[in-house]
Amino acid sequence: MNKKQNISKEPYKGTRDFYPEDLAVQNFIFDKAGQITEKFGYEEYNTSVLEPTELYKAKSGEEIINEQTYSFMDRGERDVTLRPEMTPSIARMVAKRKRELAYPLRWYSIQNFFRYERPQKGRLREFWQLNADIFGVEGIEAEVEIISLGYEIMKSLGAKDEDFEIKINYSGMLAKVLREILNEEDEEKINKTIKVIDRFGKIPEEEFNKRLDDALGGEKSQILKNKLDDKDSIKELFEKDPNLQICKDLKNKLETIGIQAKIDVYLIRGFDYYTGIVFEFFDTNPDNNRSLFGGGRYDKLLDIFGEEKMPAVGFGMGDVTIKDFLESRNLLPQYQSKTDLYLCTLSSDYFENANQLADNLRKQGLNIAVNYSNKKIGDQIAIADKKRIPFVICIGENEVKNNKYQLKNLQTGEEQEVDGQEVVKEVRPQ
RNA sequence: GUGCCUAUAGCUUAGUGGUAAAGCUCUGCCCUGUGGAGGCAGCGACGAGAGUUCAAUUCUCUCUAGGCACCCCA
Repeated sequence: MNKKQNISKEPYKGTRDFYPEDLAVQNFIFDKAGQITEKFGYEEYNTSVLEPTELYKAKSGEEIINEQTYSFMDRGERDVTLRPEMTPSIARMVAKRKRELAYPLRWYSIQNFFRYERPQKGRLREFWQLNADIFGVEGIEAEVEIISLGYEIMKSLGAKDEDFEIKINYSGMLAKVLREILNEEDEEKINKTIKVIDRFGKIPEEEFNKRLDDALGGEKSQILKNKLDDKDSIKELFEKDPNLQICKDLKNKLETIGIQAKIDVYLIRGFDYYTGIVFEFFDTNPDNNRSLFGGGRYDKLLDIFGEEKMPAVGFGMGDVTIKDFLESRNLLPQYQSKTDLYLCTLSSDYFENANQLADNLRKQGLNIAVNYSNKKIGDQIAIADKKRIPFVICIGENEVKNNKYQLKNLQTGEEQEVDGQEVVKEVRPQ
């Protein structure tokens, strides 16, 4: 038709628009999660979405590692990154006021993060995450608390025990065992091997073998394969590791408060700043057997600020995977407007009367929207229904004359006559 | 970054080598102070570019966008 170039209506790649019904879902998730977190005594904090890039470079100790960040130069030639995670930022905040904060310190935040990745199921470029961290507790109590916090959040969202499982591990055990089995000191090879082992069962066997050969070379890869088949002897190796006892201890302590956790010595978290227990919550749905969220202990992260080590345990729970989880379990509530009552007007002559009533009812605590459209009354009711507003009152000659209103419940279709003072208790019964 | 799949109206889909159908939505009308129903009418689309062809929405290629998997996953 015309050559006019239209700007795309799509949101930027990997980000989402939150229409009211979408935001309602988001709020449902994080209102629940935030309430539970506060029940555990966590205080909310925040930081800027912008951080100096060096914060993330320093953490890994390698310059090139963060290919997946939104980084750019600002107008003053500063290297800036949109935060891809919260942990370095909270570590910075804690490090800065280390001596004046009161420990154990329990902080949480619900914020958005950016990662420059190819979007796919469960992963977008912008996501929202609840982060909860406890600082200053060396003992296993911190892990118990953080994991039970995650557990209680899941329950508060309506998940049942059988909907998810909790896996725990102690960071570094597998590497130690591999070094022993393979008589291999090359850290890089060990790390590569661990990543391949992590794919076991998720990729075809042939591909698995190929990658293992790739990581280790044919000979050692064969040794490892034989070992992996010999469950008992490999188990023995893990049993020798004192850190396994810590896992068992944690598992037992969780059990006493009714939380089942599985020790999985093959569980790994992507990054290696974890110094102790790591854990992940998994969806048990066979069609969506993915990690929902996880965390662990990171006692040495304050190093990068030149501070001494500080015991810290935390986790991050993202909206994308949780929303998929709740959707697949049918746990998301039906959208309902926060507006309590819609005032329909028979004609523009009654706008003023409707506004007076609205003003009166708002002062009594109700959320009221008034129609100014001059549409037919039936259409106005249809609009209220479409917005999922639960009640309507039509304002016309009769109402103005008698000061009585027909309050209509759009869910039941029932109507009753009320006066202006009775509306509140009908719309929001105590 | 690599691979595979997809692209038709605001949404969900149908269909064809001769420019396209339906449902929902939307707009208007009928009706109209109990109406959110029904009836009628209407708006509105083949992602972009190139090639093959008399003719391309349809076949081919490129691009773009989206989905999924890999990589990675702090």
